[in-house]
Amino acid sequence: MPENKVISLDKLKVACKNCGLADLCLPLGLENNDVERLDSIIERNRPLHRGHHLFQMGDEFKNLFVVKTGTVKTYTQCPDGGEQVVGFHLPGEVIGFDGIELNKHGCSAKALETSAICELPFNRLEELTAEIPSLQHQIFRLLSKEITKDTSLMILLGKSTAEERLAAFLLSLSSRFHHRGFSATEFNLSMSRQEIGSYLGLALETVSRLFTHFQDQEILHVNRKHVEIRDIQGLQKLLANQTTCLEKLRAPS
Amino acid sequence: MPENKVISLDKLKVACKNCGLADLCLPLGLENNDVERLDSIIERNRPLHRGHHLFQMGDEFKNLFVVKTGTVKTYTQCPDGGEQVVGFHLPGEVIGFDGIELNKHGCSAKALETSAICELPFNRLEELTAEIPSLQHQIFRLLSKEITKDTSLMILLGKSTAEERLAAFLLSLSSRFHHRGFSATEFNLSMSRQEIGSYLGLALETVSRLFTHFQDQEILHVNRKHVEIRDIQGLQKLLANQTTCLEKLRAPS
DNA sequence: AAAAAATATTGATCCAGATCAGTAAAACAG
DNA sequence: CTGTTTTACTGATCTGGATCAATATTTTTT
Repeated sequence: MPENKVISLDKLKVACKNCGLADLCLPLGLENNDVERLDSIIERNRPLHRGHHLFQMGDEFKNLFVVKTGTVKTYTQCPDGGEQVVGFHLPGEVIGFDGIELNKHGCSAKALETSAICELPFNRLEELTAEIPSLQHQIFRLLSKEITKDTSLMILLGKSTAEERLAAFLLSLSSRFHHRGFSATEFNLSMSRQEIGSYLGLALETVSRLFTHFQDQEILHVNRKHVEIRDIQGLQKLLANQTTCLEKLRAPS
Repeated sequence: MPENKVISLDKLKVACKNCGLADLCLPLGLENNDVERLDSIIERNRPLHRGHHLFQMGDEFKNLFVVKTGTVKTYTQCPDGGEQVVGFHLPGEVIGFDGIELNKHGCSAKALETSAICELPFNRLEELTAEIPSLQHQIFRLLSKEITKDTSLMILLGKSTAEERLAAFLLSLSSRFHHRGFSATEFNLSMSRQEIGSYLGLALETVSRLFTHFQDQEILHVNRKHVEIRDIQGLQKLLANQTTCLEKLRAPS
């Protein structure tokens, strides 16, 4: 049982609003009391600086992590030294689900820029989910979402062209930023061309060329890390043929 | 609450042994009483014949399904008519996790051969998991496993050659058959070259050629659907360079 | 058993994107 | 501010696997 940290509900709202857990608990109407209990097990850490690890592959799995601000990449190390990026995590996104099965983290997580992270002890979360059915359902949903997300990416990697992959990537970033209250059309990439390429299964040169190409077509304006989407429908049209259909089932959340 | 179907424990063992749920509940030591409760919500259906659907994309999500015998493929339909295979499901494997998030199935599931299926009403499962902590943990683990599996496939599709993909596919089938008490070195493919290609992001011609190629190298003996692995270490060596490291974290379960 | 349809094999050609290579522009260190 | 390192861009070339095409084999239908 969590000790009874006393926290006023007003403070709680400040603590969880615009935090990843808002997506997790608030939309499906937890009781105030339940929100407080959830909040009481969450730890908020000092900022994680660029290049520092949240965890490394093989570390014991103890916590889920939620990005509050900044960006975190997850990646695996290959025997030949190269690294393979498996995900980019923006504010509000949860990291670590892949550690539950074997009680070990299956990838490493590193900050791409100074980031603030919430820590969610999984064993205490499990105690809570057993007592709060709607929280249990939310966690199941989050895990399920992770699966559909991975499946979409699998399909993208399996049968799409380089152009389609980068378009899908940019649209994904756009909608995720937008969902968090940032601009959908103008943002900074916190990852390198190399990292984007690794994530999308492309050479970094191809990524670079595509940015130029999109710029020539007046779809984007790109300058290094800074991206402005000029013609979002143009980007969407690039995905029209082959898209995974999964997106179409998504309610406009 | 499930009605109290009376089932003797002996019968239960027959019912769940060698069933997918054995992987789900038995290994982590559910109480006999809990096994009985889990078993009481499971429905066993008439066989599903080749080509028939378990569910279609967009259908309301009500159940998880477990393959008892046979093979089921999951796939999405693309606007252009083509289908994209997202998974092959052997006996003991659970289907449908991707439906939890939006309460709709995100793909279609079709039998590749006559198959027997168990049906697991998800809302009743959620009631049970709230009451049986070790069952809750198992379900979390299963979902997490699905995520790591998808991640491995993502990496395979993103950065591996055709040869590596087919080798990984065959080794995956081999170990899954073996885990279920079948031969690890000799089995029948229930899916077509086309379907293998779709799953691995390759053209069917490439798959066909690779089978021939592996046969020339004395790694396999292939005749249409029938495969005999002659040199399993040779296959494994093909994956040595680039492998996802994820496998290495896996305890020999 | 013959005809039709689906599936698998094999060969020839082509191209998207990898790889190699060199330059330019930032970011960083002293 | 200057030299060094890292990251990004662009051009030239090469290649793995797609695509196109023809045939062979198996399965299904009648």
